[in-house]
Amino acid sequence: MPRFITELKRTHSCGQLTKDDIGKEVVLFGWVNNRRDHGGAVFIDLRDRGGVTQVVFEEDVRPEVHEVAEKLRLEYCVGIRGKVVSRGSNVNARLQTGEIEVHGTDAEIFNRCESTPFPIEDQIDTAEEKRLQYRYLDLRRAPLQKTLMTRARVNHLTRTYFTEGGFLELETPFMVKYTPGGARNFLVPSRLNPGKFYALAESPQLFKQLYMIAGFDRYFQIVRCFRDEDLRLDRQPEFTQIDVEMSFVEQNDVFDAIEGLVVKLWKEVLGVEIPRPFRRMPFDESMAKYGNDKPDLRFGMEHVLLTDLVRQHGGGGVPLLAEAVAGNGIVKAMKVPASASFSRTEIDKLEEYVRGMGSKGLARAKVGEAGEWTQSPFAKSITPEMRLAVNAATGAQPGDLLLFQFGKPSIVHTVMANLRVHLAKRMGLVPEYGSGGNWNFLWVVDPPLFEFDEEAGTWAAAHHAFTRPRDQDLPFLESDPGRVYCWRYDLVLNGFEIGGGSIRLHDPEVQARVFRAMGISDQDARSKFGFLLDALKMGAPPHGGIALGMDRLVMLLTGAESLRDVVAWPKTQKGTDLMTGAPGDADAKQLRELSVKSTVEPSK
RNA sequence: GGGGAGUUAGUUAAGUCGGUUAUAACGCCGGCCUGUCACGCCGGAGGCCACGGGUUCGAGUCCCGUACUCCCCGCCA
Repeated sequence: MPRFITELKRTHSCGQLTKDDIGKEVVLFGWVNNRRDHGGAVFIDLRDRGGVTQVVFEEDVRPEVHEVAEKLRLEYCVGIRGKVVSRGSNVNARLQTGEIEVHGTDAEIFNRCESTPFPIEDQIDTAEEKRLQYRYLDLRRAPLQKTLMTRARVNHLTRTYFTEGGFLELETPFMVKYTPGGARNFLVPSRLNPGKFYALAESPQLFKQLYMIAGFDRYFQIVRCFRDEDLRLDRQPEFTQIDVEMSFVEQNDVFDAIEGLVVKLWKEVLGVEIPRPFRRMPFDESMAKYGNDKPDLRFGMEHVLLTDLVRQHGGGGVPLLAEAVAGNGIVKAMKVPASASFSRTEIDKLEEYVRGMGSKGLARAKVGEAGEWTQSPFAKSITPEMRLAVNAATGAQPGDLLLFQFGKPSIVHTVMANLRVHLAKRMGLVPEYGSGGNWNFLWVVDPPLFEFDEEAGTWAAAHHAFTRPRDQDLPFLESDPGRVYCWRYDLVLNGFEIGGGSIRLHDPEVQARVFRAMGISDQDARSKFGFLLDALKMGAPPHGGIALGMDRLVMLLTGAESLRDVVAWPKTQKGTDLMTGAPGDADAKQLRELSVKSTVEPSK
């Protein structure tokens, strides 16, 4: 028999052959996806990343090859040679290559395979824990292969798009100096500098600005970022950004560049035309109607802010609402249409759900024929005027259900935002996962420059300290920081923040005022960001940029259920790698070299 | 740090009111089979019921704790 690999080179992939190839002699390499042994004939579905091809080995044609074929089992890695033959009318419509099959004339087993811990099939129910432990097997499955191939395509399209647009792909260091504020950094001890640490870059932010100051005009990078924060469905400790920075631009220029990329990706990957320009919504409107800055616009159920109404009605006969408003709290309501028909038990479950987010409860009211309220803690005491005003404000019709949250704004917004999405999924307005074919891109714009840090009692940068304030708000920097808005923007898709950026502060004088408003002394600013402050004084160009969450983009493009499904080697919610066992122990010698001492007793 | 869900053959699940030998499907092993493609037929192996305590005559089942996985809040400029 001829030797595969050295003498017989692969001629095709397993997803490639069509009836045009009938009569050709081919060599395929791959894995046994399925076998059907009929004694005198063995059918093998051979799989590689291109697809699946049926190979037949017949005893009375080549007995010695049939003998090899009989030994084949699932996931054996094999090479085969054979002739492409028409399947006539006996086509398999489920296979891309279903019109043909290969009659095997040679076969070699490269490697056998033990029983796999879970089936290598498209649809499996195996616990994710097991899949992560044997990730290399999970990645053999076609859905994950497709996802990673899409990811590779997004990488390629992005590079082409920006390169053709005159952007330079420039690199930035991962090991950087720790800068306070923002995400928690991973720290790397410096062996050569005992007691000192690098931080792993949470983003290339400062370096891409310095590229602008260095005169590179237009930069992009597909870059890994590191953040030591708790994980979520859409958050991994290391993730990839499509990072962009441009000189001599205003907000609209950045939007143009990014919309162009996004439209291209959706067109090339999904064949979907996304209309431009994308919708824009002020940050304040998003908070009021949706409770966060990443609204899912595929459905309605907007929040109604009742704070002023309650104030006008002097509490409207409801002491709890009066107290909330008096204590700087807010009151929000959401109308759930009668058609949703939630049972008492279901609403009680919703109450459990909101308590888990720090809410004290879930006040509700069922609206009757005459606008009266039942099943409501407010029903008895609320004044008729207030009740009618709430009905009018929310547009409540008989049979509708009103849900309320009141008190501390951050909790009210969070609870109502999550409740809105939760209910929409229960009501089938949006699928549990995936887009459902709706792509509601949105720019959330005009956020406040500062947010009040309730614990510290000071104003803190809502984004980073280098975002440019609106010119017309500059007079209020000192007198009323809360009403200073800025050139910051987030790109949102179906409830996910897929990008964010800003026009940067390039004026050293305004920069100094912003630091002062944040309670950061000149010395502090110098010690933390001295290099950037110096750079801004050296002819820094007006500039701005954005970073897109590449993993999230691919997750939404492919309809994946979590970020873990679009990251080849992801971490669990506790940040561990179930395959390698990372993070692991360091031995005493390593620690000594690094001048690091653990305060944790090693577990045995 | 807080709230919620889960953990039973290799995999996915069932397991009643606490009671004899813990079921099934798929996978695996052996045999038969030349047109299957969810191949079919016959036979077989496979279990520290996550871990540690407790209650009980008796625990997969009840109670407490721990670990791990997932979802959410906090956190993520």
